[in-house]
Amino acid sequence: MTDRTTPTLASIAARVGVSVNTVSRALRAPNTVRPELRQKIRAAMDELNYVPNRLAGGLSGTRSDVVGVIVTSLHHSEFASLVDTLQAELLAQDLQVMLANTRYDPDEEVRLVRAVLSWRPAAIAIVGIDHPPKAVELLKAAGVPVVEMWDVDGPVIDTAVGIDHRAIGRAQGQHLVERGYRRLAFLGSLRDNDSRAHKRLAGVEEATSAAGLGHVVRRTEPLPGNPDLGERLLGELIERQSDVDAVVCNSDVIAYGVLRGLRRLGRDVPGDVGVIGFGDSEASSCLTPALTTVRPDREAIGRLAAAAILSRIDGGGPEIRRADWRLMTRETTARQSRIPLAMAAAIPADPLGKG
Amino acid sequence: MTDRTTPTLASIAARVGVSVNTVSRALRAPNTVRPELRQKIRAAMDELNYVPNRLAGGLSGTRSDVVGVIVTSLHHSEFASLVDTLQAELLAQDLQVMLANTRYDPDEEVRLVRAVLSWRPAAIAIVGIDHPPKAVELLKAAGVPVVEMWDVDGPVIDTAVGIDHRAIGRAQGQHLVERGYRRLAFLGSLRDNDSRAHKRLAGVEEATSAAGLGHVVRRTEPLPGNPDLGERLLGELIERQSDVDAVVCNSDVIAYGVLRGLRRLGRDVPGDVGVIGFGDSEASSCLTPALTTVRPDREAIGRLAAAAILSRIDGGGPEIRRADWRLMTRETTARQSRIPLAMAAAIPADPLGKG
DNA sequence: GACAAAAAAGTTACCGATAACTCAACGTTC
DNA sequence: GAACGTTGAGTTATCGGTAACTTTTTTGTC
Repeated sequence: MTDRTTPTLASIAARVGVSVNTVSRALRAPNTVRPELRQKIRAAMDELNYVPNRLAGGLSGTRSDVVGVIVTSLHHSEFASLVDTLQAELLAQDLQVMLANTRYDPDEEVRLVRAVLSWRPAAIAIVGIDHPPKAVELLKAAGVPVVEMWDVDGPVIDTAVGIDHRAIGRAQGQHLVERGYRRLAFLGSLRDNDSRAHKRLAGVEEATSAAGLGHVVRRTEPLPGNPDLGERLLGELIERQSDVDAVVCNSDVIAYGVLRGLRRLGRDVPGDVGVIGFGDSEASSCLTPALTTVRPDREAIGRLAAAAILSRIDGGGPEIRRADWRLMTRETTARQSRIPLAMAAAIPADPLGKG
Repeated sequence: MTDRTTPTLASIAARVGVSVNTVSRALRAPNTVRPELRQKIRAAMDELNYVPNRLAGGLSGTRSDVVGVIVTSLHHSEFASLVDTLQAELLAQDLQVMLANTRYDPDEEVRLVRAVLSWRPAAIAIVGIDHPPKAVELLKAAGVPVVEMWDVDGPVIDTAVGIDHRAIGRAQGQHLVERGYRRLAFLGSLRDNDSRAHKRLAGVEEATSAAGLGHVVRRTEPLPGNPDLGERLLGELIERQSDVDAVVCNSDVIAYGVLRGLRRLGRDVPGDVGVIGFGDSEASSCLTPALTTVRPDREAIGRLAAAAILSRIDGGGPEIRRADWRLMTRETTARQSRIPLAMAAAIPADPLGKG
């Protein structure tokens, strides 16, 4: 636009009349440069709108100040706020976030792992612990600290920070059983490679079978979750299994659509049907009836992940940390129990997710 | 982890027994290398888990394949889905997204513009058209295509894609006036440097003054928007101005809290008070009563922004494009009009946002 | 004022890729 | 079979910094 040449350290050096290295030092090790000279260098940089070239810096220097963050989704999801927290924490340590979004596509994941590694990041944070084999191989071979987020149960590459999804599923199932619901269904967006959701589902089944109830009916699709999908899946479910009396939704947005659908069908919530979500999105407490759901401590996950990254960069060892979560009991499951509590008591409870 | 040295082109070359350059060519210009040799090179790369070093590549080569994306927020916001769309579109063209989040902090914005420029990106996409002077200076001096998103009305650096926020405000105000609401309030999270929100507010005032109504009462805070803030601001508003009969919320999540608050206060919506939001978040159609709001065509903004970036990288000229938006008339403003429509007709309407 | 120690600035060798240039081998064509 | 174009591969310079090493200047002490 303005000059055809972007200013470099050399331009600054020439302008001030010192060597390139002195200019570099004025940035890297300011106290090795005479204050008045440093002042002149700063002024020249400001005047020329100098922006250091990290490509060169990174290639030459040993350290990197980028952290690659790989998420499975950003749209309508937990991960936006996770990335937000993570970025704020890392930025405070002068680490830059490079974000990539796989959109739940395993091939894309391999491609993005490669792309992110090609920037020689100081560390990588990635959602989930189930990755395509090639992605794991690349991550291991790169010798970069890897922090897996959101899930911790299973084989981990290096370090993991997350919540116990199976325990959450158990809590969801147990809660419904305690409230007297008997015929449970699981509804929502579900991808094969979303092992977190599969674990929650397994937890729900664990709870129902512990209570001696039948199978959990499923109605899922590998599409992005939103209310319309929720309402459609509910319609399809009711059509073939009209005696369902409780719906476990894989996310709150799905639950919103389910509630809308039930209202249209004239079913009373929580009287006829109970509904429980996952995520505690902001609207959930504002619905009528307010949605019972599970709130993972998102901020804690972000903070713990950032702390783990910093610790690993700093030479700390691998670790596994669990964040808390909470069952937010609200109105959509507020039915009086009709079964003796003794039965429900058989189900293992784990309200704090300490697994 | 495994080897202490990350493989480089030289490692591959040594292993296959060719020169470094041949290996480079096998990647950059495959058809200048004998197929069988190419095969061997590929095999070696795969075996050693070679990942090219973009720091080196970018420094040496002339082109860059990163696009910097700077947003003001990710948490509870439009921008998560904008980034999502943008990334999907750019990835299809082999462009990598580097994300930065200013959290509405102008100093942070300058710092992040600098940080992003230091990666020598092929282009920069940034939310808004109001930036700190230093940020504008840096962007202009860098000679990089800059695409400003979300807002288009005002001085633009280079290229902009967005919606007409003032027209949206007018439509919100006009709609409330038409439905017979007379004492309007504006509520929500509002930062000084969120010029989009200020434009919408100005639009609302334009509509009310055209209808001969009094000033729009404001109750705002520079905090992240969420339902709790909405409910609190509503409480404070009612306390000192109990005759307000319509609330324009700066975002849907604020509106959720306002609706919850009105319910607790025993005010009927839309009978006693009308509520309108902005954003059309997913829950909005699932609330009871369902929230009237404005839906910007987010996907279009993402697509247009990506197209603009590609066009600019490709040598196309700067341009300004507007995306559509729609007033989603639902139940929270479903009051019968009590004023002659003639009055309301005086207000300029612009339902398609073509400005 | 001489000398050693400390501080400040300059020199030089890379980091890992790419592009321009050069060179060798191999078919063609007349 | 000599001249020539093609194709495939090697050489070399370079991108913009940084770090290690060296040299010069300043400072402090006796």
